[in-house]
Amino acid sequence: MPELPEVEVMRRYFEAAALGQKVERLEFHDKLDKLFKTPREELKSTLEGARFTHTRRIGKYLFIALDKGPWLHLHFGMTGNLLLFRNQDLPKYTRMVFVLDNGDQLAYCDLRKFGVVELTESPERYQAEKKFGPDFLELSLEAFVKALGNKKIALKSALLEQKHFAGIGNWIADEMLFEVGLHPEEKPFKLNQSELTALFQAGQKIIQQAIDKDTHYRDFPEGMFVNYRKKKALHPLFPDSPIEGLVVGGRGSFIVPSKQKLKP
DNA sequence: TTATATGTTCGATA
DNA sequence: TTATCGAACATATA
Repeated sequence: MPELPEVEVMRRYFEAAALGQKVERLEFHDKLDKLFKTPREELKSTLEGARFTHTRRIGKYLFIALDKGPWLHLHFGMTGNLLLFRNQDLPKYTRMVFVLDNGDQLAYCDLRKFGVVELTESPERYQAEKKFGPDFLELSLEAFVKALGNKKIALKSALLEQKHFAGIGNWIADEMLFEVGLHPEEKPFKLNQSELTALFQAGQKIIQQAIDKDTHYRDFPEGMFVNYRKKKALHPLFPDSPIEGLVVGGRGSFIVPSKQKLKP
């Protein structure tokens, strides 16, 4: 579930569930070490006894401050999420559990294990190391235009890079392109100022709407492309142009062909 | 059985 | 050096 809005909703979930709580114990439930970029022993010795004080999100990266020492960084890959539980069986695909001092348990679950759990000195330091840009919600139009400016790669691939601005993922990129009527393989350098502006504003709007609805797709405004794109259902506004699937930059992509055409 | 999945990183190539 | 492309990662489901 994790693009910018999903991670923002997860951040709020984390705050409601665990802020101010102390970690009594950290449990691991995965044989692979892949997820844990910081060794388990170090995670354990740092987190056990520490209290969660505040959180910060940049794009799809979630950072959690402790009352002492480094920050905890969580990334959710393709299939990660957080789930609070108490006196129940371990949620499916649980890889790690924070046992909190109020008796609750917070599970980090991730089916495909593309996620990340690690300690880092600070969000700023991490951002500099990994070289990703500012959060898309904090981006100016000018910076957006400059970032896409002269790129020759597919427009959709450019939107998915985290380097210049962070948080756009596959469904949001498709949604933005649908909304402004651009083809995912369009070349960024061919866009004019008004197209770039429209794209930027569409992104801001889509993300805000998704957050407002807690990323429950069914509650999204009527006509949102995400609710049609994969079913290859007809979009109600385009009954004569069936949704078409293609692969762009290695990612499954969906368009309404009559609305999203390549420029000549 | 084969294709696909809401992400990132790494190696090869230009 | 920088930009771009494709494969790889691990697992489930249609």
